[in-house]
Amino acid sequence: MDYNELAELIFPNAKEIEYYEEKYPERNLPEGAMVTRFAPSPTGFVHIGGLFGAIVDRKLAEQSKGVFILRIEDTDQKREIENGTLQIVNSLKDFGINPDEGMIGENEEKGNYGPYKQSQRKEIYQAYAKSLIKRGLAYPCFCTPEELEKIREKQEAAKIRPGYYGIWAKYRNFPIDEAAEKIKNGEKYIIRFKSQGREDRKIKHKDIIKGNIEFPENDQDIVIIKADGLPTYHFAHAIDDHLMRVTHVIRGDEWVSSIPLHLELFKSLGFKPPKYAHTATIMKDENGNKRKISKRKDPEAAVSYYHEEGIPQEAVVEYLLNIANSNFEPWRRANKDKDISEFNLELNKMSVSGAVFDMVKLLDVSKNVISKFTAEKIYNETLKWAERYDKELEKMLTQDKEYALKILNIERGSNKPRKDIAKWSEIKHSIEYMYDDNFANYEFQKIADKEEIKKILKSYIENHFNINDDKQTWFDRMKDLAEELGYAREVKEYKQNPDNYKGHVGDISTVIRVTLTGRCNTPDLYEIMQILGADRITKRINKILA
RNA sequence: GGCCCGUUGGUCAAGCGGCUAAGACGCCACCCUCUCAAGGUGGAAUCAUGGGUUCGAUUCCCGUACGGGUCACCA
Repeated sequence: MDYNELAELIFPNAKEIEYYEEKYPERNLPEGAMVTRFAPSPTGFVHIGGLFGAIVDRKLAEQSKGVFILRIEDTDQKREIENGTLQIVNSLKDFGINPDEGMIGENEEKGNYGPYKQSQRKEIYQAYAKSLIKRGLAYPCFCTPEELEKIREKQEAAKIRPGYYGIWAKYRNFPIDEAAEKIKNGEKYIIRFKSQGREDRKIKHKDIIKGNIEFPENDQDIVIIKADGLPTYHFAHAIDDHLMRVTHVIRGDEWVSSIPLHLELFKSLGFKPPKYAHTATIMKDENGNKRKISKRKDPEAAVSYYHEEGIPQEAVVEYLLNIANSNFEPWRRANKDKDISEFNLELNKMSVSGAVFDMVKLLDVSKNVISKFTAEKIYNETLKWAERYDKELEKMLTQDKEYALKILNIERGSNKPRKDIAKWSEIKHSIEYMYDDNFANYEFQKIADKEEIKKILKSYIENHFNINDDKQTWFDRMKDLAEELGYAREVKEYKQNPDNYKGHVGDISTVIRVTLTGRCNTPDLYEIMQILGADRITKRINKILA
């Protein structure tokens, strides 16, 4: 028996690889076009690091007029969750990321290089595995997990490099006839790659982000087809990225150590390897120590967290873009109204080492992002959020949309917009006093004397208030009131001669502010009063007077 | 432990042999101001460490320390 017959015995139905090479031809794209892909496993929510990578993939493809593919790596059926693909598709969509090719639903896909779910590409992997067997570059291995475990123990005891390689690779040079015999007898086996590498030789590789790296060649006979007939990541990566004609593989740097393996795989399969860009991991600061941000411990690791908190997706994207290329921030400052798509992302400007995720900074970015939104947009987004997470807020917003819009529009739309909202979950607190049902809490500050407060309010409502006053008049009359009661018209005057006055106009306005809003600090009081209207104002003042 | 990679203020970072070592977030102070947010001005705060190379090292080389990644029929 020879390699050919062995291959036929193992994969009798596999097609010739030429079939696939023809079926998935080179892409006809403009010079410099990048074909990128985001290839997550459907094992749960999308991780912030995954989103980070997807943003980079999406942008690079877009910028270069290339193709961005969403491929699902579901070769580990044990870890899979229900509707995992849909969840990924939707999460990405939430952040404005849509693939040009690949999965667009749990089972729907688009593009000519599919299927885009690895579990449906089984026959493709087997065809290539078969071709490798024929060429003596792959072989069946009959080791049981227990046996493998024993080998490893021996290696560890002897303090030598663990793994399935060289003399430890029990079935590497197993006679073909005996192997065939075992297979015919129904013995369980997997397919391993027959590495031609040598540990004492070095290979050099240039990573777009990490630069030049040198490591020993791979000499491990890794598993390429598992007992269930599905490929391992490494094998699938080589086949898929070749057949999908991916030009740039952008992935987390936990993969750098498999570069020697991957390069050897591409070589043995006769494929041209893609360019690699290994991105630094997003870290978390824990008591001064950096560690990889984790799904387990850190809620902010899941992109659903931002959704729940009501942090707009634009803010998250901008923050991540800033981590990717730190020149994004100056660009944004110089191009306040431009769309993100106009920013040119560069792989070689990405950081080599991992950045600590900075929530405070994200929130600052978010404040700026939201400050540029229209009241209408804020209304819609907040309502969408409230419908799901805050029924009370939803009620406030929907009982009178026009009223809500006016409130949300306070100090907005000018070239110096208000920047005090970082997430939708903060909206309730910032608008609730505008609603009678939610209006409460009085805490007068500097002027706390009840009689004095009444005096101020009484004179204000009787002599100095007219809802039709324009802003200047409104404020002048506030000053008149201050003067009338022995307070300075101007704060400066008061500061110069504090002994001549009981206080200043700011103290007066604070009494009115607290009376009308229950808060010491609010946005522009004139605008608030205009929106509240004369009725509410009178009612709220009378409530204190009573 | 082996193999890779990294280390500039609290955080994100610019820097690519010669600079008073940018900028942003945060912090502090002051200004503006009816309060707050914003804005303005200023401030504190950084090249892990020891050796080289060099007229000169944050920048180049080596060691040390620390941090990270990886060593699966998981991706």
